[in-house]
Amino acid sequence: MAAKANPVPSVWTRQQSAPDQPALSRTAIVREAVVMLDADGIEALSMRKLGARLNAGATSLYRHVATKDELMELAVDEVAAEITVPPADAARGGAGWRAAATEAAASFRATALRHPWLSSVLGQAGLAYLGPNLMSYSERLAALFTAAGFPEPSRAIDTLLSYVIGMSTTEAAWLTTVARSGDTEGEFIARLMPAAQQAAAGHDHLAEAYADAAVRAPVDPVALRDAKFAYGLDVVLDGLEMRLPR
Amino acid sequence: MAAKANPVPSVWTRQQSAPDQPALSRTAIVREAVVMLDADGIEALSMRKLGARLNAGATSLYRHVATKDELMELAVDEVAAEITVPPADAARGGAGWRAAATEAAASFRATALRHPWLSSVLGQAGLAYLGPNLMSYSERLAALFTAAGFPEPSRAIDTLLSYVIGMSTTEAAWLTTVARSGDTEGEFIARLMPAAQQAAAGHDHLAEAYADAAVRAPVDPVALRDAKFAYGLDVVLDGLEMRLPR
DNA sequence: AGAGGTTGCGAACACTGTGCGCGTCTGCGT
DNA sequence: ACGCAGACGCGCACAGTGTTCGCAACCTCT
Repeated sequence: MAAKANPVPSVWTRQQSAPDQPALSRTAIVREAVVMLDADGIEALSMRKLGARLNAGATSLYRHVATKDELMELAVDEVAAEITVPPADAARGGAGWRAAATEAAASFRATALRHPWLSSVLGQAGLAYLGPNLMSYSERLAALFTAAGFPEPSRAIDTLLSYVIGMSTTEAAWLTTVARSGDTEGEFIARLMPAAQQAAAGHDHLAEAYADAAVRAPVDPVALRDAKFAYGLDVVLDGLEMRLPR
Repeated sequence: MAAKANPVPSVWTRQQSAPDQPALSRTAIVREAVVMLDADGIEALSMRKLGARLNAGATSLYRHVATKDELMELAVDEVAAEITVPPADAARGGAGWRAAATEAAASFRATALRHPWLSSVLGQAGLAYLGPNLMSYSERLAALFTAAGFPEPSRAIDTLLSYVIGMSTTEAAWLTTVARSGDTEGEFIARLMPAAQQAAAGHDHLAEAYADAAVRAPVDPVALRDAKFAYGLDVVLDGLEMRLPR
């Protein structure tokens, strides 16, 4: 409103505050950091590059963010908002909790694969983040498993999350390696196979497993990974179901 | 090297052999790198510091190791040798496989907690390492689960390993955070609790969980973590047992 | 209009991983 | 016993990193 006041005689000399960018704000910084992380991986993110991307100097970012580690915390909490958890009501029936848990797990995995750097950060800093989105995520999980009837919901959650984190981390790291190679997943497997089989020489079970993978994996690696995740998830859910009082 | 120790280059001051260090070898470098990683964490390891620790210049290391990433691969394989797996015979009976799997899982966890940087590296690079020790580890796992009678041993292994990796990673990251704070685990929890409870305000289930933790955790955090790991492991093993043909 | 606080930025510091070229040392073939 | 090729260690240098500091420009309120 006060911006309408024109201290300069000519309209043309008056730049409308910031014509290109909506200034430099904490949320804008975090959002752009996530974009860069998604695009080029975790080691490609530097404060200078991030600043440049925002038409700003590197050190300007420190007005809104204390340190790079804090920026990473914020980025983690930012993408944590994407993880969905079905409402607790879905679990109250008795059979519904399994579908709900499956859906929650799938959402976590999808998010972790969409932002492969997430696993790296979690591996280094853990889950002690306390960001609002992560908190509300934990809360919804707790509500779901409490409604399902688990006497110790946090135990069940820890178990499920450990499996999902472990699988997603491994998968994300794999996909990062593949992406960095420039090949498609099938090509990369084909190119890696000789080395793997040679390294497995003398290890009978491994050699057999690799021989299996050599013929099955190039067909549809994505479906294979999906199936692997679903298998382990069912195992965990079966085990949890046994703990559910009937 | 002899010239460096002598302030005056002269025939008379020259020492003809270097009795202090057993030269600079790949294995010595890797071994010392592991020591440094264990002591000060992953971000404290630099080529210069490592070189200094070995009475050598930083760039000398590159005669034995192509790059720092390769050094990390070697370090991972080095500590992978510490993970034990019971012999496959232990599983052949029928009931023995469970105890064997539990033992293998415990050994993995113990190694991951002894070398907390391991999880960080795995989170960034995955398991596509192909080092001899990791290969033989996989082989022994495959032998164990094949002997146990699993029709698809790799599926069972992936499931179990995902859980173990996820839990160990989270735990290692937590312990790293604690260690960096300088407090004991109990003190750290006590110091973190107010912030956690405030962040949990409005989240009923979380608040309750934290209230529980506030009274239970300071007693014996180690035993609590052990129990948590054992609980989830039993869940996974129960689920796997259902897949075992009888 | 002046004061006070907020924001952006350039320069600088202490580091990092790593390529290059040079000197030295070692072991082998004669 | 000699000479030489290759391995080895190292100082220098380069490009880049996160972060601090002091200064200038701006916005808002009195």
